[in-house]
Amino acid sequence: MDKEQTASMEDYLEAVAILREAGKAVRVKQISQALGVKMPSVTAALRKLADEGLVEHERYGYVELTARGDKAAQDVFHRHEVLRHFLTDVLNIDPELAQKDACRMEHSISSVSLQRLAKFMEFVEACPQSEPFWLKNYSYYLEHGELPEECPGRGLKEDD
Amino acid sequence: MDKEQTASMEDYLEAVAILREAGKAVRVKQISQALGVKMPSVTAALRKLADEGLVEHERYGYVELTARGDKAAQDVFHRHEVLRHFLTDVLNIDPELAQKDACRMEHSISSVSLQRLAKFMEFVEACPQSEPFWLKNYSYYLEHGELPEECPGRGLKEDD
DNA sequence: TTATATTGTTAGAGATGTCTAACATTTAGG
DNA sequence: CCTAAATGTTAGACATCTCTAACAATATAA
Repeated sequence: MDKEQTASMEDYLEAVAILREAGKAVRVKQISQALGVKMPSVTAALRKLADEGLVEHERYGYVELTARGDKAAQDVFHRHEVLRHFLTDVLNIDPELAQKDACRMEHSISSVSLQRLAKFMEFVEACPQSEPFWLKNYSYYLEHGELPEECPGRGLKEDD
Repeated sequence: MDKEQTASMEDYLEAVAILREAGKAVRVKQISQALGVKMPSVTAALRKLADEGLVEHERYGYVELTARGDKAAQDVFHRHEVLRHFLTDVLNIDPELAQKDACRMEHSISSVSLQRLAKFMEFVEACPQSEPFWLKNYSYYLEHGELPEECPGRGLKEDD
């Protein structure tokens, strides 16, 4: 039903949703600044998205998402957030880089894989941090290059 | 030193490397079939890559990677493999989908994040499967929607 | 209210990467 | 050898997305 969007169009939708949620009135200039493109690029993108019924944009006026546009934008944003959390909370990536990487990877992960990753993150958050938690073992491994004492059977390789 | 490649050009480099390693003599037709594009697209791509000194391609002849081209191709392939393993071994994604997703995500992950992910996978493989391993807990969580008995402190949320 | 600054749009060019159609080369059979 | 099939290339069109330059509308403020 909903046409697949290109990475660029997804970026525009996401930017509108984020600006919207930040309470600002969404204008071409802001989208332009948020995405680091010039205003004519924004105008062109908005016309395209409007043609597909995803945004509403009256000339020289404000930009709004339609119900369908908002749904698409939220979907992109969800992908972004799951990826970002994985990068920061599990892989210990610097928040700024995680932000950038999530921005690019959000366009290439399939919905199935994303759902699995979301489940994985749920699991990570659900398993309490206070306990001898595998994530701590991973941190140790990252830092020291070998598994900590507590990791059972470390170093052994049995193949039966 | 080495110019950043687009996703398309990375795909061509990777395809040449893979065909090469499969022992086949690399020709335009095969790259075309491997990537699902028509032959003129391959010709154009090869000319571009040849201009940058990444491949050698004599008219109507075989295609070869230069040392630099091979390095670039191996780098892409490494990203592909790390991602694919993460998707299959950790997230339990179907191999075919993992293959496709890795094919697209390999172009958007940064080298830093990839390195971290590789470390993470090393950790996963190093921690033995025979023990009460967190990955098993994750599988249980995936299947049943809640943590298994052995997962300490499951369900509790303490914030101090 | 009228000049000016800000914001937005249109028009047109350029980069990338794909395709089809037509032409060229190489390979394989008769 | 010479023709036919397979393979490869060139030329040119098209889609996407970006930009600059020029023009238009709106908002600000004297």
